[in-house]
Amino acid sequence: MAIVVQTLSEQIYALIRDRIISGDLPADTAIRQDALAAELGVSKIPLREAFARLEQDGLLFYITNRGFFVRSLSFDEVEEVYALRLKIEPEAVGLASKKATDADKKVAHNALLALDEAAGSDRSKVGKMNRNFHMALVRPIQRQVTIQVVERLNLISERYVGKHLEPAGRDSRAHEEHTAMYEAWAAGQAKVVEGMMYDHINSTLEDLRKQFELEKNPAA
Amino acid sequence: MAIVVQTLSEQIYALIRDRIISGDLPADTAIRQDALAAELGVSKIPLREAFARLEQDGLLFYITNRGFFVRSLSFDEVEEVYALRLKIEPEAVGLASKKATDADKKVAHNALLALDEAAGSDRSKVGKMNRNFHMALVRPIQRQVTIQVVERLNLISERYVGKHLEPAGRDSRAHEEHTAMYEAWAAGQAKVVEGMMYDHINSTLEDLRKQFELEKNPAA
DNA sequence: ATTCACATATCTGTATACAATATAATCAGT
DNA sequence: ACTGATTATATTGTATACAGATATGTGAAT
Repeated sequence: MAIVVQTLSEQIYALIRDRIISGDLPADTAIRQDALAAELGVSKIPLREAFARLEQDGLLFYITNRGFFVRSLSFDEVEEVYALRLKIEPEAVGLASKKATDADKKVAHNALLALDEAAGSDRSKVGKMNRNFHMALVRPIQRQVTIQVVERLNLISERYVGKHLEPAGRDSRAHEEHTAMYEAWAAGQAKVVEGMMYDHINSTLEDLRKQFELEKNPAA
Repeated sequence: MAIVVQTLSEQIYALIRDRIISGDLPADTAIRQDALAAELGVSKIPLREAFARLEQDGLLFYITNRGFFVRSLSFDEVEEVYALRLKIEPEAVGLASKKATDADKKVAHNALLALDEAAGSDRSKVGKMNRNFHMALVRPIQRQVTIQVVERLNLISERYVGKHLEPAGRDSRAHEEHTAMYEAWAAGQAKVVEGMMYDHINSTLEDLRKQFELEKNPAA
């Protein structure tokens, strides 16, 4: 078990990030610094550092002297973020499949197992486990900027998937797609996994489009 | 003249960012917080917020209990960042050209003039003016995440261009490319400007590749 | 040369104070 | 009752002082 030393600032960052993604914090409302600091039992310094990071991540926005606000969701952002993901992530995963070591493959496999496990038990963790799996496929690319960009896009995506897409038939399809992708990826079949990842992301986008359409024009 | 209220944290962020980009701060050396705070006459609170933002921007990296370090330059990062820009920026500029209002066009035109002006007088500002121009072409797309990603990639690019590419013949070619791009963009010729932007970014990448090659194998 | 102990520098975080700004509440005048 | 001005309150943004933890440097002893 690797011991990772984390500062309070980093822990708070991850915690608030999860709250934003899970929809725990309401959008377009200022996050009260003193209140949150008191709740977490920390001072303002690490809290504001976390806020600054989250603003850079596109999860918060900031108005001078008024504070940090959770960014609201919009269908336009879905289109935007998925367009970016489709441009970047499939190729990144393909390249990563060529560089992945046995250790990398083990990490990805474990992430896949954890995702399946979460899908069967703790649904609240599915989003995070899904992101972990996707990132495990990307990380071996060893391009820091690409990894950071893809992670950011996945984080934003997660807000929409968690809010709008209920499991239903999605789970079994996603499970099959993930498994197939992992197999191709672990085998170093770059072009194959690239195509699969494109379809995978695209099908989630299609689901989101349908869902937004439904919510706009609810069936009688 | 629009009055923009900026916090110290934001000003410091921009200031340190410029120092990193200009190569003023040495890479792989911890930035001494107390020293920098004293020099700027501020406390560490806004300073650390700025650092946190810059880390998220990929300009600094962080080691727990040791502090923030300027990320070192590498040719791999050039390839990575330009690969991402080529995937994203041309299409973004093309889309933006379809949405640009007259006000947007005025902003872009002014940015172009400022860039030419800087090229003739204050060379140290060329990088920033170049980025301003590029961003002016992108902003009308009105996609926040895309804008942020493109800006980040441009910031990183700027470090390399400023360090490795001396003007020489570049200036006049860049000037012509910029002018032609602006014309096509302002005319709403999305596909044309998209192609031009691709070539423009690509030619800078080629210049960087040549330069790196030269620095590795200096001519006798 | 390695190791250990110790001193020092630096980082991380707390608590507190305070000025500037934003928000809410109050009140006066129509 | 409404509007606008005034005051009060809450919140943000920053500074300062301080403490604990970690990292770095130095010198002695082996």
